[in-house]
Amino acid sequence: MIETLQALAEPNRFHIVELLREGPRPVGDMVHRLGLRQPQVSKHLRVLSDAGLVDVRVDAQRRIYALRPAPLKELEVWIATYRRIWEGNFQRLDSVLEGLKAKEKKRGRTSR
Amino acid sequence: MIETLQALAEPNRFHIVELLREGPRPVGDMVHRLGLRQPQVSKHLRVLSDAGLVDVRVDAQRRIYALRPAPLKELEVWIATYRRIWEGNFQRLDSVLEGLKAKEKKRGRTSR
DNA sequence: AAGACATATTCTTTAAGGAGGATATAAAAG
DNA sequence: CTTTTATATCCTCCTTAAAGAATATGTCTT
Repeated sequence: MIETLQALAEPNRFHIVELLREGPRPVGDMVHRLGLRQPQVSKHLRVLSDAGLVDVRVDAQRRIYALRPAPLKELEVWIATYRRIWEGNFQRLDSVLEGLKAKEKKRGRTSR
Repeated sequence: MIETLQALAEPNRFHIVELLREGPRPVGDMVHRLGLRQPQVSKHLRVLSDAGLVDVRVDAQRRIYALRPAPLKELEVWIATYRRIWEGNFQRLDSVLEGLKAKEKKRGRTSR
């Protein structure tokens, strides 16, 4: 999960993922589209690959990279667990705060 | 979007967000739970705040931090656009590859 | 076999960001 | 007004990671 986020957090890698959304692509193609140099692209692809975000298929001299859905799926599931936060108004804030500091006696006003 | 990912990609910040899922909390509370020191927590909260992931509310000397749904929502929407990738099998790979290199004449076998 | 092409890897340099520690600010309590 | 509590900010150090350049590997073409 963290690894997925770290991989996506780099702008160039994010861009690569966006490119791959259209379909699998060889490295050279991405080099042209991204305006990066080949070694950089290969390196970023390595990170994405280690994070399980992409898959390689060898086609003669070239390597065809494709997106792997699993990590993105996992990320989506994680975010979905937050949905209750913006759907149910869970703002039972006061009870939480009261519980935190048991030593505080009264002091009725919340603000100052 | 990138900023959201960068903010979440740091393990401690990710942890903070997880904590805040249970509800708003003052800094000191997180300091205890995370086992980090107060300046670090404040610094991470700063990053999260700049990314729009959290919101502050002043209560006397303490600051109550709460999650802000917007960025997570946005992230979820982004990921959702990828769903067609793992739902529809978009693997019209061959057409893509053929289109890429127009100079390649024939060479019928795909693999090697 | 020789040369061209596609990609990966290694090494070095450099910049970003996190940790530690000290300190500043502001409000509350006595 | 002095002290304590809560939090933010500043500065330095150190680690991580990205960029650049050169080179290695492997495959195709002729």
